[in-house]
Amino acid sequence: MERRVGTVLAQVARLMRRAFDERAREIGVTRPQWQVLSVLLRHEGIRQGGLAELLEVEPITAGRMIDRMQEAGLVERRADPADRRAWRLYLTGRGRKIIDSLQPLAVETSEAALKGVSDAETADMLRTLDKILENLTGKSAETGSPDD
Amino acid sequence: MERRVGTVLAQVARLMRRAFDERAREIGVTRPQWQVLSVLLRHEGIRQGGLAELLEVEPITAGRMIDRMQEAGLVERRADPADRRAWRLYLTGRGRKIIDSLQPLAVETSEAALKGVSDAETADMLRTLDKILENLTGKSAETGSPDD
DNA sequence: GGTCAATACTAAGCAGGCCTACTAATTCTG
DNA sequence: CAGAATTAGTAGGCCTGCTTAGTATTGACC
Repeated sequence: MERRVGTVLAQVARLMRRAFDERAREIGVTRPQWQVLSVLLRHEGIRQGGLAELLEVEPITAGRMIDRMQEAGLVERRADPADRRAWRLYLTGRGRKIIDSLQPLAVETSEAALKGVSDAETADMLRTLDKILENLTGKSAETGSPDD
Repeated sequence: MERRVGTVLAQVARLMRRAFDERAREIGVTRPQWQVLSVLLRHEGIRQGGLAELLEVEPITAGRMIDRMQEAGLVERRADPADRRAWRLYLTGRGRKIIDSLQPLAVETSEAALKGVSDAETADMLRTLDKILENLTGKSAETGSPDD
């Protein structure tokens, strides 16, 4: 019975990613890439390690993603003037434009997924998920932040 | 704001998978592989397409997974006597043994993730997730089934 | 100031998702 | 029965995630 949580969570997450990617395919951006763009929008000049931390992924994962997104002209790596090991990340004009066109798709995907689910239920679920997130990361989830 | 759902869901799902895999690493089985073993335990002789459908995954994904699991000696492909295009899937003795050792790890992972979350909250969340699942798949989730 | 640990990132290689395109077999239809 | 459409599975190729190594730089400490 305990298993249900992880299984269902994984399933729902995968299907939502699929639903989003389906809509965003012609734009040529995936869900995780859109996540990166969103973070960059609010944290331009962040380093790869910082990005990885915000996304809760390993640095190498973020690095590879940046490789592809740089190649696609969505983001830009600039040398950190103060630390020659590090890169600072910036959106390109193209990246900035694309992010705007993705927002409605995200809303659309969410709405389709949450059809028939009340705001209260959604809020309850998010509250529970945040608790789980805290358990898994050790950090406290910034539920109140209008930023994330 | 609508974005939060997909984002948080993806994050939690990934972190739970990571937590499980961490524990199961020495056994050499991943979370999705354990999922396959579980399905096979209850549906021995199923065909790859059926497995894919139960897992809500594309046939090619299931096929590749079976490739690796067959190589690892966890499952077995037998020709379908009635349809020469198809494979029937069976657990090996090794697969059957391993599934037993994974159960406690799954429970452990769930308990760690759900620390401080009440049964009622968990149940509410699952109910909401099932609704979302219905929206995403078109099917109705068999909430009552003790099987899945 | 020199060594040594920590930090930022990369390389290689694997698993699990996907899409598109293909083969082989089955089934439907005329 | 012949031919077409459907079905079962595979091949190639991409993205996202990971682990386990590595490199280069920085920083701390003697």
